Amino acid sequence: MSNTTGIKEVARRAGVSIGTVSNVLNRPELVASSTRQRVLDAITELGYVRNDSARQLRAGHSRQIALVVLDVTNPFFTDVVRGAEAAAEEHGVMVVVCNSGEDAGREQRHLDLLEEQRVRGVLITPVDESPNSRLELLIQRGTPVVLVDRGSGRHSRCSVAVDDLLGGRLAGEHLVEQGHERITFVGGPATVTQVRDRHAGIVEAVQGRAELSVVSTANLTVAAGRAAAAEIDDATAVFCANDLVALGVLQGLTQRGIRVPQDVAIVGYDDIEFAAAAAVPLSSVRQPREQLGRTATALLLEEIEDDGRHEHRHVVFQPELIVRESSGRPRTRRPRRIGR
Amino acid sequence: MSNTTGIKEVARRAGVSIGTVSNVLNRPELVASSTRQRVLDAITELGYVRNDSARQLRAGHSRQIALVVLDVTNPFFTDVVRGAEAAAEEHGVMVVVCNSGEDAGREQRHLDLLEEQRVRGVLITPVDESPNSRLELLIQRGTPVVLVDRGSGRHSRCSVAVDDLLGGRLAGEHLVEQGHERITFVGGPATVTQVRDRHAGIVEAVQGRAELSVVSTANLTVAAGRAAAAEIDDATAVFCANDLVALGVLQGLTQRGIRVPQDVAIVGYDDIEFAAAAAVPLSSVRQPREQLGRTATALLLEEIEDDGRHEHRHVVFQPELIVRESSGRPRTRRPRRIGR
DNA sequence: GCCACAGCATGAAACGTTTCACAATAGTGG
DNA sequence: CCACTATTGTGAAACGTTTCATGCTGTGGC
Repeated sequence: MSNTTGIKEVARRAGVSIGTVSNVLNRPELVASSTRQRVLDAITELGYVRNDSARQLRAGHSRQIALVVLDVTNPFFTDVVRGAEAAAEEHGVMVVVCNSGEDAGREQRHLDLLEEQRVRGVLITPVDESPNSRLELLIQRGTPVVLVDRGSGRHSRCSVAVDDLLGGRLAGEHLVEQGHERITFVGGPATVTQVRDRHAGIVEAVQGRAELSVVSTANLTVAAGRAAAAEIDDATAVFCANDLVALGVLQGLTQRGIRVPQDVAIVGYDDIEFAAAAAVPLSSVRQPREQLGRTATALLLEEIEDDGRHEHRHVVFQPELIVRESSGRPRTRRPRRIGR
Repeated sequence: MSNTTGIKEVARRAGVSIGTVSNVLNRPELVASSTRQRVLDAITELGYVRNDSARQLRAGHSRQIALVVLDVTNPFFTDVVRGAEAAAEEHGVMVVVCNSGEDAGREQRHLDLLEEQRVRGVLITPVDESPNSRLELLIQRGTPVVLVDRGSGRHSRCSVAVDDLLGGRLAGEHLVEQGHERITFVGGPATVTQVRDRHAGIVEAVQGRAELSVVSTANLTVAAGRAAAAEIDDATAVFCANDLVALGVLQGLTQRGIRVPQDVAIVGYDDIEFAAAAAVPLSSVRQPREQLGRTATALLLEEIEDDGRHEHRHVVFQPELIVRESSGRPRTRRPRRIGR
């Protein structure tokens, strides 16, 4: 809190005016090099640090963009964060990450604060997608917003998403091809579009070629999956709305002594890193996670650029099914003692 | 960007002075309730949003604290984030999360920005712990800093850490008790104190009662663990510096046809959620991850409070060994067909 | 010797708050 | 009716920048 040195001190020390110091900082080419050097010296000697509040106040807006994620704890989102950071960095913009934790109240508070801070723009996966008045207000008042992983028919904003219907279909077709006739879909709540779409996708793919049942979960976490595993019954394959859920199901089934994939196949969704790293590597519908973050950021920066007129765009990525052991032909194991 | 309404507009609309509006906002009890209501109405009608830059400029500092993590992608850190957020929320403070991604340059840039923003305080797990001049400067200029998961002998700051020596010892004793005689430690780089301490801990515990070898990794990721698995040789147990590495090793070994725990036992470190969720649930040395974040935040807020005089404290938590299948007695499996 | 002009530097206004000393009004007790 | 206090409201200063119109110098062309 001792930071008491402003541009004014620097100016005095260098024997120049305030305006000159500002010029050294912002348009150094306008300042004679000797003067510039004197100012620069003064700056380091005094340990001067620019005051961003004052800058922003003058500028009318900050130089950051925000990314509001549903759950920092979900590796899917942390990968999105990485993508967004990478893209932002290329433009010299900083990303501040906010975690709503699937709590509408927290989301609201974050948005309040972000608006007070006059962030340049917001990337967000909203907690609920029903007419979200807070978010709507933000947009209406002029803050660029890009929806992440939420297809939006609305034309009032850009969005980046993955075709979840197709994803579900891919999983369904794969399982049917593998000869499964009794499949269970695990996920919830159904209020989440992703869950609905992925389910719809598999329904469409299966089309009478297999029986499809549903085990509904309260959220998309490992714990929920573990709990759901107890209810899985009379199925030879499970399609989970999420890799976290899939990992939970895998664990739950294993604990029941049910072998994966010999007894039951599992297909997850997202293809988070831990899917491949599971001891029974998980088949999963891959979403281009980093790409999602990158593109969303690019769209946002574009909108910020186009200040006035801007054509909102909706980018939809195609998911890709990654088949691994959990749903592939059981591979031959050659157990052997470690060491040669 | 259309946000053109300031306190001034509100004042005009409500027919009061600027000062009164400010009072309504900050000390409503000083304003007669009728006036207050009029102002409040004007605020909602105009969609007025406070300008935080101006506020901060006046106040001299922001109202946020920052948490700079090494790797948002590591579930260990996301849990720390959650803890910090919870503690901060209780105090009405917002946490902004910054990701250094183990890149000193990015860390530096984040700190620069944070200082320009006059953050109230910083929680950080620094990339390198050598005399970090940037961080030192920050502290010296008066920003409270708490080191997270980095024991610091220094008395110039608070710190929160876990006793890694003990953690390593716990793992070592457990493995020796289980009768293992050839143990491999997997982790790196050795420049990271955590890695060194955990290794030192197991060395101490094993003390001639078993052979100890080391497979060194470039970093602490799943990929690194997977690669390391190829080099594990002639061991009956593996102790990994990290759960991510442990998961990688687990996967690598399984792919080589080596069974866990029958052929080789594995113990990880951190006890991230995915450790328990692995199909062979991972034994792991548990760190109180959320607690770490909570306590660090509490310490920071305390220091901010104590503005002038403040006694720096160093909190050290005790880790706890969680034994699961990966290193327990192989449990009996009862394979059976799903469905009854 | 004068003018025009480039190259630098200056000073003041403005950004939107908060704060604080003070003014205005009304109520109270003597 | 006065002196006081309590209760509300006011206006201006200050926070640290950026920006812009303006001022000052010295140089080269005529």
